[in-house]
Amino acid sequence: MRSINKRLARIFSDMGAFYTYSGEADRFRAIAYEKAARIIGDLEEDVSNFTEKEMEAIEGIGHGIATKIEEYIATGKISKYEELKSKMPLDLISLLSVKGFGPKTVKAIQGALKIKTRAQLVRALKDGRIAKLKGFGSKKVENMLKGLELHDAVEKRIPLWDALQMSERIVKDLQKLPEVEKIDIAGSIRRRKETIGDLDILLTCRQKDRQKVIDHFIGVEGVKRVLAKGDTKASILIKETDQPTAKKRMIDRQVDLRIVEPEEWGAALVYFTGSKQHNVHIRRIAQDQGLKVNEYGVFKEPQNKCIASQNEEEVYQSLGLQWMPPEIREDSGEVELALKNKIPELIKLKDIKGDLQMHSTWTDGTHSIEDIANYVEKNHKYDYMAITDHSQAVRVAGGIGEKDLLKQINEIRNINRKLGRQFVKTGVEVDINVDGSLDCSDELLAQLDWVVASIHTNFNRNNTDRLIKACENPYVHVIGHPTGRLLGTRERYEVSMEHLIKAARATGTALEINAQPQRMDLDDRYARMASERGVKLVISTDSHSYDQFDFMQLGVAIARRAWCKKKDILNTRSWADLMKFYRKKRSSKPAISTV
DNA sequence: GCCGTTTTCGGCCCGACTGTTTTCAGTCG
Repeated sequence: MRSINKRLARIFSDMGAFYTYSGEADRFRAIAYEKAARIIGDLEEDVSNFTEKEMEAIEGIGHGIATKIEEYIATGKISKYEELKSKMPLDLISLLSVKGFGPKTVKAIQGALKIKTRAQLVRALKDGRIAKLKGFGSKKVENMLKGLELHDAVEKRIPLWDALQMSERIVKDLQKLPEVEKIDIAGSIRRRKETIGDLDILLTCRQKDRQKVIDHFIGVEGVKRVLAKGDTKASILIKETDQPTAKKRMIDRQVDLRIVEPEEWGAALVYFTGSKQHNVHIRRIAQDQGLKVNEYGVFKEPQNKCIASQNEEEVYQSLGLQWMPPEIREDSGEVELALKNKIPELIKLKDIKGDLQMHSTWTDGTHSIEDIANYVEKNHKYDYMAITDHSQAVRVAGGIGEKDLLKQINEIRNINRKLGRQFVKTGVEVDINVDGSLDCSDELLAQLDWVVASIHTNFNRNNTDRLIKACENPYVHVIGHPTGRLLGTRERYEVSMEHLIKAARATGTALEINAQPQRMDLDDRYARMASERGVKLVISTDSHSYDQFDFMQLGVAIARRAWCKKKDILNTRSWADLMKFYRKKRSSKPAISTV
């Protein structure tokens, strides 16, 4: 289990906050702890499998932190952390994540008024004591109170799909202005992170038109508050009502707009796409070469001559780097490969040849199989699609029994006859029972073109054995949404990804990247882990209605963030090649593995 | 705290906006 990594990441992140709070002298110590927290949190393997030496070999982990990890593994505690914690006003430190509350501010208040808790602080803000302090004033106090008020609403991250819809709406609105030249969505949306905090929009216009564009921006539909407004930059808080994934939950979002000159576009796009760690890394590389990178370009010291800025390729090239797709700009190895010109060619949406999980009116889908087939044929250039309605155990979704499935096979044959090609594949999303057996007989599964096996019940147990047993069934092509998580709603169930990946590889079973916005399951990290270990993946939309077929772009985005190439994804292959892959599985009768 | 093809000490990315200042500190991304 990776939970020890999570616990350690949490501790180091807290230690980072402690040191941030404690002041300028510890600033870089704080950064080091925050960096370590991120590294350990992202680590695929359990830290307890590492020796101290191996840990120190990881960039960003040195002797000090490795020793603390060892101490935690041995004793379940880190004495330095306990010591710091006992001395810190914890309640106040939690305020550092609130807008307007930095370490200096909190410390100044705490020092001057001997305040220990958040509640005392709020009182002091309201009764005017803080406004009287040196360096404070009524505006600052007002902003701090606003920060507190908005903190809960804005803190939650929203699913990528919702963020895409929101930002596209704003971009379209801004595009109505003839003054706007280039415009693009940057930030974590451009990197296609699975959840999004703020929305970042970048545009170019002529200098004289900036004010007009900014004025238009702060007046777009749904603006609740203007957080900042300058010559080249503005931030608004927007209230979004139409968030399908969030089920109409109203969530305020901060939207940042930045305006640059047309010739600065490439540098600005790099800068505002990030990630922060990626930017820091490329700036270090620039420094080593006597160069400086900012949002305006790459500059050669000492004359400060701009040597690149127009487009991203040029900016990266001027630093000796190959261009990198936004999805992998997370400082997780991409910069090192770009230096060697070895960035892989990632999978693209147009590589996808078919969709292999969807539901019809036979169970919980909205449309008949024939309608879906016609829709998909018309709107997506696929060579095949598989109908995978639920098996009978999934009662909430109206799962169907074997008799109905046989009838469905006949219906699909008739539809294909009408279409004049074998476009629609027969299939099922068969439920994996608690004991790992399947909710359909092998005899029936053998007659189907495509079998997805998924868990929909009894989440509250370790499901590793259950999923491995499903992999061992010779008729199972792919494990559907392998971790079962629902973003913001349901935690993933317990499963050892390492063991599942091993079993998937040994049995020739694929794992699914389920592209439903609230699933995105496998996520990018596990997808990368699986494909690096030779497991093939399938990207499916799990569509229940027409519009959901567009989710394929989300699945492809995860695969790209997972560094997947076309060859790693099975449904980039022709149907014949896909079947070749599985003939091996059915003929080899894989040995039963043990956990 | 981490790190090192000049360094085991002395660096550690860079600029916009706000509010409180009379020239800049704090916060943010």
